[in-house]
Amino acid sequence: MMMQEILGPRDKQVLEAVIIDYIRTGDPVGSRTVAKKYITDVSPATIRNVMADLEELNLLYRPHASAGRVPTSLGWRYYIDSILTINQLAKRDRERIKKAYEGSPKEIQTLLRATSRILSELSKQAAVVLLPKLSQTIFKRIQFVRVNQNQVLTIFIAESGIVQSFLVHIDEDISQDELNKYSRYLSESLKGLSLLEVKKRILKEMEEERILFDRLLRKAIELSKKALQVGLDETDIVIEGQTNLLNYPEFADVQQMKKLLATFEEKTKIIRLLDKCLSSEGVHIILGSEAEFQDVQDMSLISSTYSRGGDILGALGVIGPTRMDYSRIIPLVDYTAKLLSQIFEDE
Amino acid sequence: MMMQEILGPRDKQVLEAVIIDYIRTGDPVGSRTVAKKYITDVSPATIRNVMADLEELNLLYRPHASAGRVPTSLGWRYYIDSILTINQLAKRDRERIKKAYEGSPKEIQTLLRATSRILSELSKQAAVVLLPKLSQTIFKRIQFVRVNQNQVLTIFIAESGIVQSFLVHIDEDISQDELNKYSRYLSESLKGLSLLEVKKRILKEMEEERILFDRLLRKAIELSKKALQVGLDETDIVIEGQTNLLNYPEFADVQQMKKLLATFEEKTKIIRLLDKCLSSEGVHIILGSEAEFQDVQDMSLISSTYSRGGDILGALGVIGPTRMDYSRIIPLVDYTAKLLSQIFEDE
DNA sequence: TTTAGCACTCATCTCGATAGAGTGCTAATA
DNA sequence: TATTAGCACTCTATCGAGATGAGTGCTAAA
Repeated sequence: MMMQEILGPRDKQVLEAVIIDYIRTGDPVGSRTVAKKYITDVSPATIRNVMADLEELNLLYRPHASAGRVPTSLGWRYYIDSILTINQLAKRDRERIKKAYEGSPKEIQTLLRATSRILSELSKQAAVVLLPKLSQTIFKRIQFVRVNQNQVLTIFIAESGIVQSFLVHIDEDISQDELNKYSRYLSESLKGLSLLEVKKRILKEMEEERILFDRLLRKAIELSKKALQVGLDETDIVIEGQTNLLNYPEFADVQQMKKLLATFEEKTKIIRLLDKCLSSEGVHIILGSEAEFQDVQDMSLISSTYSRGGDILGALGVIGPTRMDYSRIIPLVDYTAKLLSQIFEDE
Repeated sequence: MMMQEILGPRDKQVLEAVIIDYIRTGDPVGSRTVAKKYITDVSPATIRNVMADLEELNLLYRPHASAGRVPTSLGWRYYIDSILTINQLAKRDRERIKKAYEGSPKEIQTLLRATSRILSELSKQAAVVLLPKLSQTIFKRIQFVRVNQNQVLTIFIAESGIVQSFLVHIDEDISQDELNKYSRYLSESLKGLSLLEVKKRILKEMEEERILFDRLLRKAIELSKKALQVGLDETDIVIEGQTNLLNYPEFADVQQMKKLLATFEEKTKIIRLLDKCLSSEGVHIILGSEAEFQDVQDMSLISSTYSRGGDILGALGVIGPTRMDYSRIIPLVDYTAKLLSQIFEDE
């Protein structure tokens, strides 16, 4: 972006002042306010001139003629990329996050739920955590447990310790002993592959060598094929603290509120959004006004990834109004993601 | 209640008319409306007299002097108990419910989720489904699956086909073969007991015969004790369609809306409410104004139980504004509960 | 017992006036 | 040349007065 060269230090100061005040109040901010609270050594008139420039650059705009200025999405983007300095997360917050993890057991589901809870609590906004994609996890072991004559519980255990289970229907009764044999065979022959590869392998084997198979193999493979059908596609997501958002005056309007909640109810959109974040490490910021989820205007997503041994497992983040305190939320998301990764590493 | 004797047929007619119109519109209903739309053979003045009587009996009240009448909680109760005639659920609805179950597999979690979905969809309100209490389920089999050196997945399988699993942490590494032995031993010796009894038994055995135990038994019992600690207390509940309620004008006020959502977020209250319903079969109706969950005024709960072989497994219901169409919702809840029970029976 | 008529109450809607916040422009100033 | 003071202007939000209308209770007549 060229913009850096164009804006002088005063322009930056004013833009920052407008944004900071707007974050605090949510109201358009006028020249008087800026001159009084942020840049006391010049008069409102001077500020006005600067503001007029910023408006021309499409960094600020006015809702109506006699209102103050509000940042545009370009304004937000510029602020985030070129003005905002990110401090370390406050020690108090760091310790609260650590504490949140201490009590809970190291099961993935519980861990991620704890994450979303602490994120939404500290950010006072909605937290989202994307669970590791099943299809990408590395297969370690499979276990079949007979429930009754036509139901078998299938458990996948991943290298990373992630456990996922599904109930599978079968037509023919199979004893637990036999199931154990299947488990052992499959676990050994498929170890180390990703679930996606596992699925491919199974399909291939079934096609090609159909005749050669003994009964045991055929059964085992059929069973795990069924299990994979059930569980592989769905990406899971945990969302918490939506109601935090209702405290923001921008959603005070009932219509807005309904839209907002409807968006959260339809999780696929948010999943798609977070999916993008999965492609690279580090903190991503997506402004609602810029892209994707425009149904709910003036929402933004701050997200990062958590990983284990260099492999990205999933993503986590905070969704809130575009006017949120980035200087607090960015370190929060960043720190949480890193801590969570570390916990996985330690296992 | 004495009330039946006191009210004449015209009183009943008027009360019913007021309630029906109020259900439709949500606005206080005046004498003119009743005379025009429901009881056309008398004049508004007559209706007014009757209404005045009903107001004296505390069955109706006026929000303010020049508004129409609105039913009181006593009025609702009287209407539900003594006036309302419950028809069979419309054939169309019955078929839609049946269809909703057809596709899905017969796993309990999925089944109950499908239930809440179809309930909230047809009622256009919030649906709640209380999952069977773990402590009351009859133990059938236990299975341990080694995840890694300090995690074991424990799976309880109940007589009813309900499957529940938890991750348990252990200090000492145990091989899968050994775990299988434990599973077999415990499954055989504890079969047929309720989980609560299982827990008691385990505690007792550990206390009394500590010295006699061989290593295998001790381990097994320790493990299942740990598993029971994790999973036994939490009662699970599925709530769906809260946002349906936001369409009702009574919650158009932002304050009300927040309260409503906060109530749903804190699930324990709703669990306690449904717990009551578990004590006896059949449809229960709890008016918010009468009791318990007064935080959100003018909400009501219509619930029933689902069971298998005479044992009540759990409860399901619909939460909506008190002003809801009971003549539709009651058969809906009733039918769904019976159908769900039947599905469990068939297994 | 029912009804018509009437006076009365009260919430809600409309409309205009007013206040206030904020701007842009111009001319004066450093 | 950059800054500032002053001023006219625009637009929104708010408040109160008055009109509207729905609904009632009461009284007297049918």
